[in-house]
Amino acid sequence: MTGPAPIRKERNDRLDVTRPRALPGRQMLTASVYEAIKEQIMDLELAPGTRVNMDQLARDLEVSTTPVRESLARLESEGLVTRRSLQGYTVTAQPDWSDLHELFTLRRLLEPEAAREAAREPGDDLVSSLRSTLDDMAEPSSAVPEEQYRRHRTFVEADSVFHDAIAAASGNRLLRRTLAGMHSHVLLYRLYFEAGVSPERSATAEEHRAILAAIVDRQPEVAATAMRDHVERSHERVLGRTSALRPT
Amino acid sequence: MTGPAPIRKERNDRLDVTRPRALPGRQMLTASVYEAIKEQIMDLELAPGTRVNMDQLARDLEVSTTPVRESLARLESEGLVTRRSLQGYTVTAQPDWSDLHELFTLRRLLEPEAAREAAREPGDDLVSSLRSTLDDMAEPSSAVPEEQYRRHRTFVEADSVFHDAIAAASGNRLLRRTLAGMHSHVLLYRLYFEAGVSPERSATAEEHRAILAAIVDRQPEVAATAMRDHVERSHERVLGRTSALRPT
DNA sequence: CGAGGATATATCGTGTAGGATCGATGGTAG
DNA sequence: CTACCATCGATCCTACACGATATATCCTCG
Repeated sequence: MTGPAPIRKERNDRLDVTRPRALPGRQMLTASVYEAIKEQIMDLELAPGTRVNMDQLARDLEVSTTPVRESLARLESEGLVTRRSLQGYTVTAQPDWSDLHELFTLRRLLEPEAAREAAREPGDDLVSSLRSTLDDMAEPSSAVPEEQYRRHRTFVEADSVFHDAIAAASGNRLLRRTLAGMHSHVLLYRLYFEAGVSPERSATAEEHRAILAAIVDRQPEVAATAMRDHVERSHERVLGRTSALRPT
Repeated sequence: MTGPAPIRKERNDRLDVTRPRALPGRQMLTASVYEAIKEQIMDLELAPGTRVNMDQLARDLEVSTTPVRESLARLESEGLVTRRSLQGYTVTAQPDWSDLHELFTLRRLLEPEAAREAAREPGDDLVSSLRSTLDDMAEPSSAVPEEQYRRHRTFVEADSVFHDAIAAASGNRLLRRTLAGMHSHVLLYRLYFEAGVSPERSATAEEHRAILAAIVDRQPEVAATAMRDHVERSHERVLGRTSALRPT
């Protein structure tokens, strides 16, 4: 990796122009820090189980501790880190069989509804965005081992975008927020990465295609069923690939 | 109200005894502040739409701004407050028709599953705890208007405990956390309170009784159906009582 | 008299410093 | 070798400071 990747933008970026005022409201620093920490957790720079040093993080990101505190507080409420009374934060441990079961149970309950609603009147932007994720997931011809990392990453990213796009298109903001808050792609990415295996790209892409087809055809029930199948098969695939877990 | 109710516990509560050490880890100040703010939001001391002044809150609770910041960050990720770039925090506005629809859609998807799992092998503690909430919801003979407030409050509290107990008994921690994170009782309490009406206690209690009966009988599917009915009827009741909302 | 702009205040965002407390490591005495 | 104690490190909490911004007030001009 190329160092901790500081966030800090240059200080004197404010010109003498009276009012540049391009963006409506400048984005909060806390938001950047939040994304950066989530990134580090996803990339296993902050491995599961390790303790998170707030000051260290603040130094690395070249910000003060305040936005780090706020980000960690939010990450804790989302379950990515755990806080113990006077022991600081620790990255949530790798999910075990039970955790995965819970995660996929919720996804199986929620995502078909998202697909159903999204298929009622899908916008062109949704369809094109879903199509582009399918392109991103396309299997490259061959890759040297060091490229595996990036390929795996883009695959997970595309998968995440696919599901989030459908959730967004459902029109149900709470549903989308809830699904996003589970951070399933973060958990699964870490899990796959630790297990050293890649997900079955072709099967996933095939199921995504089926969902997309149902959405394009505006068949809500078909889309819901396809999504349910997809989530269930994903669950099975994850269990099959990470058999370091006891079934109850 | 009786003033802002400071949180601060006495400072010199540590005795000379070598190791009192009763509680494993003393509870974090942030946790108390979080609960206090949530309480104020629920009680409409912080009304929907009002801006939240961090310094003011810190002064009222007699703590510094840091735990207030952390609590607000968490509350924001849970949707109870909203943060805008340089405008501070605002209490999330009263839910409109669309928000309620989203909320009950998710509850309809999730809570039947919780009831189903809870009914598989319910513990005695679950049953007794559910029974006690039914007692708390029992209709008092009569009440002076100023008592209405407290009765309404205990009713909502009992309802919340009932649903959370089932979610907890489902064994699915993520499911429980997700349901709790919606803060539906906070939203509904505020909504009822503003509308100046009370929920239909008897109907709610009756449906709760049906759910409890199914759980006691260990009939998961019956429990799930009863829960689904309950959520759907609750939705209808809320819509009927707060018709300041347009259906799309 | 009304509208537009400039000033002023309160508040937010962020950063830094320091005191207090808890856990841990290492040394010393028995 | 074991038990106790002291120092050290880390973290939590608090307090304060500075720059930036939004809202409100007031003034000027048409």
